[in-house]
Amino acid sequence: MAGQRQVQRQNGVALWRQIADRVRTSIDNGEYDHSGMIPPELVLAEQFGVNRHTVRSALAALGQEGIVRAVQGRGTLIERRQRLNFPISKRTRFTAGIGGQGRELQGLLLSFDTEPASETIATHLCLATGTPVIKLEALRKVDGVPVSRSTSWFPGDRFAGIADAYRRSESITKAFAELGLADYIRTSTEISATHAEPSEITDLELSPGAIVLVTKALNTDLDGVPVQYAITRFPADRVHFTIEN
Amino acid sequence: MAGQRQVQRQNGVALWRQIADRVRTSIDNGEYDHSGMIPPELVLAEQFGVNRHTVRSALAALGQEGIVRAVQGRGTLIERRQRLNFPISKRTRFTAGIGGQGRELQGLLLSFDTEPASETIATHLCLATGTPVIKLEALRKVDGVPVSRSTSWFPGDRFAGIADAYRRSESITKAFAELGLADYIRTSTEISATHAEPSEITDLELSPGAIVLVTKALNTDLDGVPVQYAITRFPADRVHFTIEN
DNA sequence: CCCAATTTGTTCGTATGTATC
DNA sequence: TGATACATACGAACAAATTGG
Repeated sequence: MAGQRQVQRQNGVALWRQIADRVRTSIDNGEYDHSGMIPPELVLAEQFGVNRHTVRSALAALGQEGIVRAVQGRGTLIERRQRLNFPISKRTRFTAGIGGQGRELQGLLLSFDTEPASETIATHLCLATGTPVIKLEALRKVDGVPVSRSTSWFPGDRFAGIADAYRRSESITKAFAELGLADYIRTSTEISATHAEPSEITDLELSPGAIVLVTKALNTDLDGVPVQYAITRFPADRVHFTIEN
Repeated sequence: MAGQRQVQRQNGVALWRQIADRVRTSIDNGEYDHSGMIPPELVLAEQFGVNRHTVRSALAALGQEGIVRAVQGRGTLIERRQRLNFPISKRTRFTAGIGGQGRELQGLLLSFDTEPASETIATHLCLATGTPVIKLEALRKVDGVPVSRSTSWFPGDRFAGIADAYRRSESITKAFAELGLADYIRTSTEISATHAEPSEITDLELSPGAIVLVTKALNTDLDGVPVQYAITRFPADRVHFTIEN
């Protein structure tokens, strides 16, 4: 049975990292739930067909992420196992969607600026290229853990004070309401996945090589007029999406 | 400006692999479309803040994947760029969704079996644990390139001949129709992302460390009775999803 | 309280891979 | 093309902590 879960060598990804990724996935999938701890280092080494040192490197990385904690003589305990559910629908709201899961939310304004719309942004917001748009960068945390980093664009004339409103309310929905937009609709969402870039690793407090889920979303008012285009990055080991039809 | 896109060292992922991943993403995003080729090695080396040898290793890997082709004296040409769009809605259909993009589709039956429903599967299909279900493994290709690998479960009594019907028609929709189910609805979809496991690397023809998008989906008939639960894995550098509300 | 088994922690050494110059 | 520095991976051995008889 040994070697069944073997990892691959010399592919530019260190063995300890491949093992860390696999163990993290197993923890997320609840495969070790019965005991609350992961198998002994020697057992994992046997399963993956590597030396115990290599497994230890992997577990050290997971320990650094706060996912496991090793206790001498006992074993390696699972510290944190959380994958937030983020529902996507016509009424997609970050605060309401995550907040319902009994967590403490934060929405931090990282930066904002007014700039002329690029061709891409103008197309999405149905504006002429070069029209002033407000670009807003925000970081969201749940229970103190970063769960998303977004870059949003708003029509500049209509939502002039949105950055300030967002800073105070920490919610896009509330900021919109302050500016007279009582309701809006998620018109389309595109989902992809990629490796985290250095800036995301910093902002989202990820370990290098981590995976981010990327959404590109368009929100419109009830008349179908675009009010926000947003690109948001979620750490894939902390978040998943659900779509209910 | 140099160093803006810098990569990170000593994190279990070799620099050449990080660069290969980033360049592959850039190609997929069409960032080099104007010229049809990627920047010279020395320019990339400058951008990423690494030695030219390291860039060469990255491009060699991309060449091995058939994504770029280096021509002495000219530069490195983009050979293949494809990221399929997979729409998710109440009427999600693989064949119709991808087929509309003018591609050649294949649906290969890898294996099938009848087994007693596990607790998880029984819950999703609204059956009693242990009820016979049909488990069906399939691989889908577009223009000969693997784009998904799925494991599906069907209520055993109602869809006894589905494996055979799928083998002939290469389509779940057609197989359902053969068995008297004219229409069905995608009730819920869960989306997450993770690293590809060795078996997926083989089946989907991926390189190790690749990212897979994972969907867990429930299809029901028009009365809301579950007809299929499926876990499907898509290579993240070949596919993305869109949700229209 | 002691003992044995289990499990993590640490320290040698050696070989190979990665990256720069 | 070497030369150099560091990261990765393996192997063997031993130390320290925990558990259960």
